Amino acid sequence: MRYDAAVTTDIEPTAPPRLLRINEVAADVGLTARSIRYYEELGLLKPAARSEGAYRLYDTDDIERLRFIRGLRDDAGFSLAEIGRLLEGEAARARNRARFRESTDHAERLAIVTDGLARIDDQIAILREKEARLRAMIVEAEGRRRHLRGHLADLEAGREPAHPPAGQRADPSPSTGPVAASGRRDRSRS
Amino acid sequence: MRYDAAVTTDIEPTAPPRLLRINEVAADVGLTARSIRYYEELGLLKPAARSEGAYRLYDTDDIERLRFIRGLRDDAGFSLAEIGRLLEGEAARARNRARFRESTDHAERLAIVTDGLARIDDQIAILREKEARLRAMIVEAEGRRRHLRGHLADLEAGREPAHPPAGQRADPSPSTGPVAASGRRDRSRS
DNA sequence: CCGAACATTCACGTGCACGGCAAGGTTGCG
DNA sequence: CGCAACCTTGCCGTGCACGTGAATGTTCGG
Repeated sequence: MRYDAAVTTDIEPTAPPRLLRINEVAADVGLTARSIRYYEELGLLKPAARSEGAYRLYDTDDIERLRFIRGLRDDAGFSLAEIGRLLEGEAARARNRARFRESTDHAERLAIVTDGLARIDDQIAILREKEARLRAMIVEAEGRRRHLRGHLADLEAGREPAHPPAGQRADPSPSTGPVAASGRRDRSRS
Repeated sequence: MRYDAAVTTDIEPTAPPRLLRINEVAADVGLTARSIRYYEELGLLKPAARSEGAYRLYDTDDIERLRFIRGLRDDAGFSLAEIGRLLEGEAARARNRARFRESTDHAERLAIVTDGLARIDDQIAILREKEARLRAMIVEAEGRRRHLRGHLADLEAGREPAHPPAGQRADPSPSTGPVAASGRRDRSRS
């Protein structure tokens, strides 16, 4: 039941600016209409247009931005407030594009682009920072894995568990360590 | 007097197992006591001990785990539910450590360690997955930056802006400032 | 032109992740 | 022993990020 399929039979060199309604975008980017409206309420984006009857209409650029927002939320784990701050640059960039097109002053154009560049650099820096933190956690986890792997090797070689797993102390062994648990003290398992 | 020191050893080369109370750990790892209790309520951790008067007492291992939790929350952006799932492995690992110590069956020990290894591998995989997503976002942003940088070079060389910035036409649609409803109340923390 | 499907704006409800307070018990130092 | 400082378990409140109607308006194929 796609009624909107038949558009112009014309072959236009420029793609027609297909505007989508909220639920279409929602399905497209994997959000709910409610969320999208909420994001708008927070000032994270504004639909490219409104229909005559005030329906929100989104263009591909909006969809792009929504995907970005979703990524920041799901992949990067930012709060919407943080995303808002990150997107300030985005919004400014959009405005700058308009100003850019309207401007003919070379110096101003240059300034606008330079500014945009700086904003993007900021975004990238923030993302990189987050990535570094994540990376650190991964490295730590890998360390634990390595430790355990060594332990496993010891076991396979029939050696003693010289090191207790992880950082736990719980080692009331004498100082001049004779091996504690070599004997067979039955406790619960056999 | 604490009853925990049943040590009976004359000189201890290993540091005594200092157990900390909730606010000490809180300050230490950068959480609130409330949060820590909440995490316990969710089953994310259990204090190593309780004092005679039911005070929660944490050992270095607990602190380690709390740091991990905080990292997963802040750095990786996981929900506490997700963290809970990730830490299922952790909890099981802790139980396994006890079982391990009590076990003398070589095969069982080996199985326990192998299991723990698999669990950690899962954790690492999940973290790596998240990192990859983040990385993808960064790459995308870098692409945009590169694009803009090329643009800038064009401008500096006095060339024409052959390519319009980024993906799509942003319909100017100036004038009209219907203002809509942009609630800008930004309550942020952290 | 009509009706089903979709949209709009309130407005209240919900789950998560705590914050904060009350009423009382515990620790530990002097 | 006294007492301040710290802790305990409730329990209600709060901000965020939406979910879920309700009442109403808009699109569009038939």
